[in-house]
Amino acid sequence: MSSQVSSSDKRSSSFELLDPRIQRWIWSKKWTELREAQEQAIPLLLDGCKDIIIAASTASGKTEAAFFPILTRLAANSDTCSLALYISPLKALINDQWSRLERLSESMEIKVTPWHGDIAQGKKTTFLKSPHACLLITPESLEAMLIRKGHGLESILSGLGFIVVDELHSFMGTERGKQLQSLLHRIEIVLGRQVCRIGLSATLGDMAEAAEYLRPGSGENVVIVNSDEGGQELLVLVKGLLERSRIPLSQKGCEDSAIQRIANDLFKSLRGTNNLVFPNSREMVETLADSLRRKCEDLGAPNEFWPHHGNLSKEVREETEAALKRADVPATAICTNTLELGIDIGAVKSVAQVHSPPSVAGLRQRLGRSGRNKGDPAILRCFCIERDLDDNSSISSQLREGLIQTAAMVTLLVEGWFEPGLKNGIHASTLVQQCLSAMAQYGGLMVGQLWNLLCCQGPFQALSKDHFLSLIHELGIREIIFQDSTGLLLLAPKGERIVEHYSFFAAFASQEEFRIVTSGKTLGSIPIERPLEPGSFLIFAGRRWLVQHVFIKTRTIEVESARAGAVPHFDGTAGIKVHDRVRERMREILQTESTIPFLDPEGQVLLQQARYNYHRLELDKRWIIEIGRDSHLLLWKGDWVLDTIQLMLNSVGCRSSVEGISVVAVGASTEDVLHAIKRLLSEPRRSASILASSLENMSREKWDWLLPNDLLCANYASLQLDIDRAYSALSGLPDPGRFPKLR
DNA sequence: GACCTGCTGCGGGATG
Repeated sequence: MSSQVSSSDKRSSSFELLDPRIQRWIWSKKWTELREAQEQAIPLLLDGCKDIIIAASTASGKTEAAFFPILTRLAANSDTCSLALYISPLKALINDQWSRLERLSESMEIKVTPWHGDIAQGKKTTFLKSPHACLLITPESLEAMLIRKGHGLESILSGLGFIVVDELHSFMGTERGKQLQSLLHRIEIVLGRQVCRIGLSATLGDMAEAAEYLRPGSGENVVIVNSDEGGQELLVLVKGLLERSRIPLSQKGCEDSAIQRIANDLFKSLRGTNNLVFPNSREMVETLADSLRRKCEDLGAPNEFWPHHGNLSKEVREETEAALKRADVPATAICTNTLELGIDIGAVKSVAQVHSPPSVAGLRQRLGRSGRNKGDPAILRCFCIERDLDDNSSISSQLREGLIQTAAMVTLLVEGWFEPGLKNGIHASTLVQQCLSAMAQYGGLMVGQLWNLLCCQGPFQALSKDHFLSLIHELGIREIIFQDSTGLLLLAPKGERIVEHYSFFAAFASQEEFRIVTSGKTLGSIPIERPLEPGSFLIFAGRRWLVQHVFIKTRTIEVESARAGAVPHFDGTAGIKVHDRVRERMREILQTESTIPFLDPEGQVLLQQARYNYHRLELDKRWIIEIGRDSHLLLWKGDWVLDTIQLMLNSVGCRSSVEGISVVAVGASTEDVLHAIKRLLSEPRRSASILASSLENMSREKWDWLLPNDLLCANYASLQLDIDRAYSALSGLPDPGRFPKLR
């Protein structure tokens, strides 16, 4: 267990411990007291080298809790504490924090230097000349520094006293998060000592897990500063919308009218205030932004609705952010999770969620943007579209999956539960990057040195030595690296070209895209797989356009204003997986008669239907239903378990697929499925790697194409499957033999 | 039906 700081000594003299110039700054702000997280963190960080996680709600002063004591220590300027690194997942966040810290540190003769791809070379050079400062940097720029500065690194970072990781949750379990762990480890190896690590976040599901992420192998020594100060009142309304159209000529047309009802509702309830609307896709952002803007135009009123997503250019996004920050006119952003993290957008009155939230943690993060003024409640409106039922409706539709999932997530949110981070996979793709990067940093390494640096004592401990050696062998065969006569591993010309290109620094893959341009201004980009013909219409950045020219060579599409338009398709990638706990809660909601007070009348009707169908299908007693020629397994488990069970059934010849909340065994009777499960449980346990090897599209991440096949399978299994829970789910199932067929 | 993030060094030309 991690140690917890007692908050009993609230009258501590943390303030007195700070540098007098920081005290004056606090007075000038007219703050009457320090926030709870600050009171607790200040003495810990002034005291010495302890790793700390500061977990506190949004807008509760986490950044200051870290930087008041850090700046105090830097002002004392000792040999091993003259530099602090602040690592952020977003450039926009670095820019925000820079302007905040700049004002604070101005009087202290401590430079605050932002360092990312948009920062001029000159600023970086100035920092390198005298690295007594706070350096605000992205993981990618830090990667570049390790590669480019190589042996000079030790002198640049010799005074490093603190590493602050902001939005810690956003790194955990991801490619980028594994890269960051590796970078921190490599820095400590260069310095020959540990550096105090500080993680900041508002939505950590599991503190012990976050501690273990921050300091792998010694999570139990990380001090947790967990402040629940600022818990705000929450007002929730979940609206159910029944799509009444009985002529489903096109599924899209069906969806449109429910979306129009949502647009009408949003227009009425959000106009005149600042809000965020989260539909779950960029396409839906464009659809709603276009529809809401036109409603404003129809009234002859100024537009209040602005789009924001990852394919829009920086300029267009900044327009939206500026509209939100303006005090004189109201603005609502229709956005994806680009506005989920803490970019400064001022106070927002309410948050709307269209369709189920991606996760409870994501919903919490989104809601954290609302009610930021003291005393204001956070307001959440959710919109769930459900279809009319007929004889062909899926079990997911009959059980109103979207509405029930949203209700389940809201109840978990209220209880303060979030999903824990993703499980700790092998991350072999990121290991490829780190191997090549380390060879570039040191000029060359012996196999044993590389193994020790990254795997044996490093962040890739989930990898076996056999897999590591097979990877090195594979990289050799592909002429990415070679071994010289002394045994030293070196980059081959092909490997050097990879490492020298700037696209190497990011651990995650990205696709090529067409830029969309109008009168010299870049609006954003769309995937290259779907170039548009001249003369076609487009809805983009919330407006309507006619395509004028397509320049293949420069990958540019020129557009001009138009009256018609169609929303482009953006290629989605991996779906978001639902956690076990959410599915369990969904079942509890369906099984009981407890009231769900935050559902509107239409939602209540849909809930009654779902509960009726749950009992009609006898799902309180049975976990398998034969419908037509197929069998449906309802196990109330998360997607990792369902995906694994699907592969397990396939492996014994019982062809199946995951459809919403059920695993469907196609063309199989209950007896067939029972037989398959019996066989799975009686035979030696299958390994997740072997199960994965039946898949053809395992390549997901940036460097997967360089992995030997056995490692690719093991890697996929470690990230996407959960064999232990799948086996325990199957072995705990009661014998369904006594239930008759339903139809 | 399905999100997001990030990126060096150098050379050429304009400007002060």
